[in-house]
Amino acid sequence: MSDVSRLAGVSKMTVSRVLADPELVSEATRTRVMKAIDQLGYVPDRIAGSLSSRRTNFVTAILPTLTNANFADTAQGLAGALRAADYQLLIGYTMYSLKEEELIVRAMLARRPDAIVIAGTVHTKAANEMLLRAGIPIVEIWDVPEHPIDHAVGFSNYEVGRLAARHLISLGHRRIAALGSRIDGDAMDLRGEARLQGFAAVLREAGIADDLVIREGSAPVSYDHGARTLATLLQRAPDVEAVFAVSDISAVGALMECHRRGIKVPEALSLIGFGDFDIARQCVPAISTIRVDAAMIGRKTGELLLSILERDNASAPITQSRIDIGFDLLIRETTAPREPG
Amino acid sequence: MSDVSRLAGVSKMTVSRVLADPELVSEATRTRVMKAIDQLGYVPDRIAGSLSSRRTNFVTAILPTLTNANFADTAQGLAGALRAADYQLLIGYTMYSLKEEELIVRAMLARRPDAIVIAGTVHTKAANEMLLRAGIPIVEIWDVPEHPIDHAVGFSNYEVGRLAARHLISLGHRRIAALGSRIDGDAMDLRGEARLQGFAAVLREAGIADDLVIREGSAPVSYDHGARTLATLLQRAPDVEAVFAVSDISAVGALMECHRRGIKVPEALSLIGFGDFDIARQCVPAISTIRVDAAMIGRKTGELLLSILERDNASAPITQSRIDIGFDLLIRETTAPREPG
DNA sequence: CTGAAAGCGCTTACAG
DNA sequence: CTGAAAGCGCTTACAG
Repeated sequence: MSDVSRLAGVSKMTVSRVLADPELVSEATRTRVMKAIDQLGYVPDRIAGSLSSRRTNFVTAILPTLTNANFADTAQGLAGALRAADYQLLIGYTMYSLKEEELIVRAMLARRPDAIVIAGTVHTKAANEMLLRAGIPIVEIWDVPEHPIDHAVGFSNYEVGRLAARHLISLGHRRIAALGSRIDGDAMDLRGEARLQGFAAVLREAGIADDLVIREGSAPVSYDHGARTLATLLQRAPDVEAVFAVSDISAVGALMECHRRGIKVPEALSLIGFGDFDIARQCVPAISTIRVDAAMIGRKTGELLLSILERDNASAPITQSRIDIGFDLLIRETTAPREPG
Repeated sequence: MSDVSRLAGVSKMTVSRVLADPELVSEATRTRVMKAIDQLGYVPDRIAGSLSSRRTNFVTAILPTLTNANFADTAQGLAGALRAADYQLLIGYTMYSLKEEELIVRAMLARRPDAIVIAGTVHTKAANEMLLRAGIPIVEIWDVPEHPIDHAVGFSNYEVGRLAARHLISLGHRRIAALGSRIDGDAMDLRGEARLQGFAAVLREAGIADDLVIREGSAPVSYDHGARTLATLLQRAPDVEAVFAVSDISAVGALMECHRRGIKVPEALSLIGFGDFDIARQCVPAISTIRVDAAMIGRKTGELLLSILERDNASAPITQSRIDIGFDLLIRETTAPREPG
C-alpha cells in the first residue's frame, strides 16, 4: 500500500479510501490511484485490514462432514449468500464427534470470525460456553431447538420421524422398522437419532411395537450401511412390511439390497428415506422420502447473518431468530398400501 | 493477551512464548501463565499473529463445486492432512467457470494464504499471472499438466478416456458412445472434456466413428444429465452397443434410464463411468468404472504442502513436484462382451 | 529464562 | 476532498 501511495503521490489514507469508499475521493485522484494499483498488481492485505477494523469478514461453518450431499448443499447455499457481501466461509467438519467439535470451535475462535454457524443443538459444555461468550452471532442449523444459544435455522427432526411413521401406518402397515446408526460411540448422528425417536414414538402411540428400530454402525451412514442394516432387519423380522431409513443414502443401499435379494419394492416392502437426495428420485423405483431444502438452510442462514452483520443502524435491536423451514413428504414409488396376504 | 500478562505478572512476550514454545519458559512461570489463560478464557488472536509473523496458516482450495462427492473427498482429505499442522482451509468454488475462478483467486490472495490448491490446469490469463506472482506454493490438482504453474497432484484425464475406450473396444463393441457436457458456455468441465478427447482419439485409432461422443448440457453433470443424454443417444443411434459416461453420476442416471426403458444392461448395452462414486458400486447391476482416489489427491497435496511449508531448513531447494496418482479400471457388472446378434 | 522496542499493513477517528 | 497520528494484538529480533 505504501508503494501504491508513493507511486500515486497520495497518502496511504487516500489509497485506503479509494478501495473502501471510492465516491469520497475526487475522480482525478481516484483514477491516479487505480492506475498505480493496476501497475503494481497490488492486492490489499485483508489480514491487516481485519486487525485494524476488528472485522474479518469470516464466517465459520461447523458441519459433521463435507461428504454428505445435504451438508454440501447447505455449505454452498451459505457461501453463496455470503459471497456477495464479501464474506469468506471457514469450514470445519467434526466427523459427528462432539469432542472434535469442541476442538474446532476453539480453533475457529482464534480466527476471529464475525459469526459462527454450527450444525446441531447439542454441544459439549466447554463448546457451549465458548459459543456463548464469543460475542458474535451464533446460528445453530439443521434443527430447531427450544432454546438456541442464539439463532437457529432448521426444522424438527423429531417431527420428520413422526411424519414418516404416520405415512407408513396410514398405508396399513403394522410390522414397521427403522434403520439408523448407533449413538454410543464417539461419532453420533444426533439429528438422525431424533428422527428415530419421533418415529418410534408414533409407532408406540399406534400400539405398534418399536422393536424393529435398528441402530447399527456409527455415523455417518452410507449406502453400505443401508444394505447391511436391511440384511440384519430381514434376519430379525422376515415379516417386516415397511421401513424408514434415517437417510436417503441408507434407503438407496437398502433398496439395492432388496434388488439383489429379489424382494419387490413396494409390493413386498415399503421403503421411505429422508433428505431427498438426487439419487433417491433417480432410483428405480423412485424412493419416497421426506424432503428438506438443505441449500435453503444455508441461504436463510446467510441472509439472517447479513441482516445482523450489515445492518446500518448498529443500535437496532437484534431479535433472536428461530427459523423453521419445514419439510415435505414426497410419496414416490417405494411406499404403497399393504398388500393383503 | 495484555490481560493475561497482567494477571500472571509477566510480559506479553512471555505469554506469547508459553503459547508458541512452552519449553523455553520455566515451569513455574508457565503454569502461572496457563492458569491466567484458563481463568480469563483467553483465545489468542491469530489474525494479529498472522500479521506479525507473516504466516496465516491458511491454505486456499479452489474447486469447481462442493456438491460433488469426488471434490468433497479431496477437500476433506486435504483438510485432514493439514489440520494436524494447524492449517485452516479456505474453500472457494468456481461453479466450473474460469471467470469466477479468477475472481476467487483475487479475493483469496487478499487473505494471504500460505499456499493455494486449485483444481485444473487451465486458468484465465489474469488468474495465471496472479498465481505466478503470488510467491507461495501453488498446487494444481485433478490433472497432471506438462508444465504446471508450480506443483501438480493428479492423474491424466486424457488417459482415463483412452482406457475407457480400450476397454469397450476389447469387449468387441464397435458402435460406441460417450456422454459428456458442453464446453461452449461459461461453465465447462475441462477435465471431463479431456476424458472425452482421449476416448474419441482411441475410437478413431481403432477405425471407429466418434460421432456418438455426445456433449449435452453444461457442467456439472447430474443424474438427470445421464438420463437425458442417454435418451438423446438412443434416439440418434438405437443400435449403440456401449457407452462411456464422463462421470459415474451420469452413468448412474443412464443406468436408471435403461431400467425405465427396459433396456438390459449389460446384455443390450455396456456402460462404464468414471470416478468410482459409492453409488456406482451399489447400483444393481454394479457399474463398471475407472477409479481415482479423490481423497488421496487431497492427502498427497496436503503432505506435499507440509513438506514445503514446514521444512526446517528454509534454504533447502524445493523441487517442483508433479505427482501422478494414477487410476484403476474396475470391471463390474455393466460392461460385458458384445452379444452376437 | 525473561523483557522492552519495533513493526506487520491496514483502518479509525480526527483535523483541516 | 485529503492527510498525520494512533493503534489493532500479536511476533521478531534483539539484549541481558
